[in-house]
Amino acid sequence: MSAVEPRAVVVVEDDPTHAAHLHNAVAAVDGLVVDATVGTRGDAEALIARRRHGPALLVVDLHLPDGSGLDVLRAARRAWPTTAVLVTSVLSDEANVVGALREGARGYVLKDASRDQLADAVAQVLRGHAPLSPAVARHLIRQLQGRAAPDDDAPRLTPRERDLLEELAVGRSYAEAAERLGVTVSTIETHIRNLYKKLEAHSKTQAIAKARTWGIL
Amino acid sequence: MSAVEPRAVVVVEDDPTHAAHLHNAVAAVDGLVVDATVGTRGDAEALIARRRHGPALLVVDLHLPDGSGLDVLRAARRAWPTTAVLVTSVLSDEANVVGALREGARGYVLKDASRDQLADAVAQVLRGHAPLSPAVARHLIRQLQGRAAPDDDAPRLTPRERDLLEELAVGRSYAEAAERLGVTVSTIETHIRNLYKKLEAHSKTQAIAKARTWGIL
DNA sequence: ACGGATTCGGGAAATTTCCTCGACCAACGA
DNA sequence: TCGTTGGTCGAGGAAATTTCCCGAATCCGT
Repeated sequence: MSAVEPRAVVVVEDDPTHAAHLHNAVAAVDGLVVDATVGTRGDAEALIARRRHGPALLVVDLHLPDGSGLDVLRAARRAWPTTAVLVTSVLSDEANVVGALREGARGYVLKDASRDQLADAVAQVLRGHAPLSPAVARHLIRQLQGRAAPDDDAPRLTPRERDLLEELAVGRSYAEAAERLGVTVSTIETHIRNLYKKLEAHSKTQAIAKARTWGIL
Repeated sequence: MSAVEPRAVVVVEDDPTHAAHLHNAVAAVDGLVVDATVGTRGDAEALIARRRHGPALLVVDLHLPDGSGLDVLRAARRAWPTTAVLVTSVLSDEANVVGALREGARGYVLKDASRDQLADAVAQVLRGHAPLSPAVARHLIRQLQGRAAPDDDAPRLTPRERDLLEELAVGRSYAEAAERLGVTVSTIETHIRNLYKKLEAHSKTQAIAKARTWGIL
């Protein structure tokens, strides 16, 4: 049984103890091999700039001697879009958690995790899941519950304007929207201009983007 | 050492096998005792209406013979504001996950969890944390990022194309995007045309709309 | 009678879309 | 090493669409 192509893992961790801990966890997962370990933000960014092809998995610590792992995460996400990223950190404050997940981290586990828990997290991430430590998930849920409100001071649109906005949001042209709404293109243009005034926009895409931030759509 | 006052747990689960599984998990946590188990939404709501004081923890299955556990969750949150709720389910679709957490569930674990994992989840919830199964957390993160599900068969975009798509998605014109990306409008047009081919789109808004359905963006 | 919503048009300018072409560089295979 | 491919960058010209002026009609509710 020749082994299947082993999948590469890059580790960014300055503390040797935790780095070893991570190595153990990765080794416990079948078909994975750590092919690089760096301990600083600078080294990590150099590595990312140098490597054309990203590893299957990047494990990154948020607290690095010369900066934040968030920067490493950001750079990695740009250079290696298909690489999964697992964040490990002692930190579990809301800013870091939400920041990391917004930047595209797929998992976030705290450093008090056991070797087995870490190995499980690694495996889950590669399976497309999202392992989060319970203390981390708390912030995420809070975030979710806090954001339900369509803004009160949002511009009030007429029903017809809303119809049109929905047509445009799914990518239709004036002509297509006109046909679907049963009016002429001239009418569409009039509505559009009123819409732009209300949304302070100057193009279809801008109107759609602003409508999203206002909670309309 | 006289035992501290044991804390009560109520279980809502129709499947006897899983109910027993949950009982085992609860029993494995110190100081907990299951003091009621019901198997239907109706019985659960009756129990909630009858009991003045809620238990420390409510464990509820989402799939019940006579309705959704979401309704039980909602009723429990109203009647027992201080009771922690842990959801267990075979379901991990976005609507149920986001719905449950929005309604105030503090944890959400899938039914394929082992006894130890369940026991850990129970303990975490009572400790104020939020245990989420990795497949569940994935939806939550997506929600945070405001994105749809990333499809596997989505067109593969280059990093630069991604950059451009993001610029356009927030409503910027070619000229604005060109300036922000440090290239000329001609270059933007080239990228756009490649983007359109990949996304099978013929306009900015259509490209953005399609990118959203494909989970890019 | 008035304002607001909806409908329609002309004309002109700005932007976007499409086409073809060429260049450089990094990665990859023979 | 050489040739190929793919990503990024750039241009000119033509066509289509969108954006912005203007004005004007109908309907509806207050």
